[in-house]
Amino acid sequence: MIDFKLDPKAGVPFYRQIIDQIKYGIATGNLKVGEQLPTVRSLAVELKVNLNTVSKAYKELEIQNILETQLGSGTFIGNIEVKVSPKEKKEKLQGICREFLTIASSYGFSLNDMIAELNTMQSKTNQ
Amino acid sequence: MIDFKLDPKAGVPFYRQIIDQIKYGIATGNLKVGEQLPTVRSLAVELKVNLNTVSKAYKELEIQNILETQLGSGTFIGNIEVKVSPKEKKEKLQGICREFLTIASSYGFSLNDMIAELNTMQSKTNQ
DNA sequence: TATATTGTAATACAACAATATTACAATAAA
DNA sequence: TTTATTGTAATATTGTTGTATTACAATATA
Repeated sequence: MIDFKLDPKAGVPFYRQIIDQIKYGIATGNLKVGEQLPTVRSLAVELKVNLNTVSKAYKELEIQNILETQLGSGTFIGNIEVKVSPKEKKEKLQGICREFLTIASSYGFSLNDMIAELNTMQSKTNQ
Repeated sequence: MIDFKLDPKAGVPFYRQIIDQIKYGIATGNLKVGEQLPTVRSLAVELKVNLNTVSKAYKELEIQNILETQLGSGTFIGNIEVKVSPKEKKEKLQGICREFLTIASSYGFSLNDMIAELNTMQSKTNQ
């Protein structure tokens, strides 16, 4: 299972963010074949969006055979290889980090500040 | 000056992409206070979008005091002052870092991935 | 001064995004 | 069997995004 998170500041439509996170979840192995996803209603509540928005994301992924839905039971990860190219991955990470830097910079923080803080966070997780 | 590029596949509105690139340019130092931006019409031609789209981006940045416009001459990078009390600084940086770690995690990226990318970004700014 | 350039405003239009609401059919569970 | 849960469908509504077009006022330039 993955922790869904919507970023309202990203400018990316919500249903697109949901689609991307599921795709990346499968590609990175955090979501496995046959695994059940949250129900459209529960995820809608969790993310505080309309159920149509979640439904739209699931539906589009079903068309791509990435998800399989069983009416009455739920939505599951399909048996298909989802490959996110290294280039795509890199661009996604870049996009997140650029937004990160832009915001941090607007508060007067530098790249060094950010790296230092993340290193601190990391050393604490290793305890 | 920046090399503006629009990615139609990104799902991010064009005017948002323009805004993001200007903000990022300022954050990295590629755009400096007082520097003139392309005219609304020239950038619209370059990016193959309507002049209203560029105008919307510039207008929004002017509202945020990031740009200054002079009718008849052009649009320029404004002199933005950051005000965050030193007291709140540490907490602010932590909050920003936590939020972006959560976002990165939702796409399967780790703390190490982020640190690596930020280090890459830093090495490029030193060139 | 006359002309071109600049940002801006206003209107109309089409497509998309997100919500709200209601309802239905298939499945699971009591 | 009855009830609840599941995904789905349909409709309406609001706001956003992007284009197209015309026009205007301030500034710069010839």
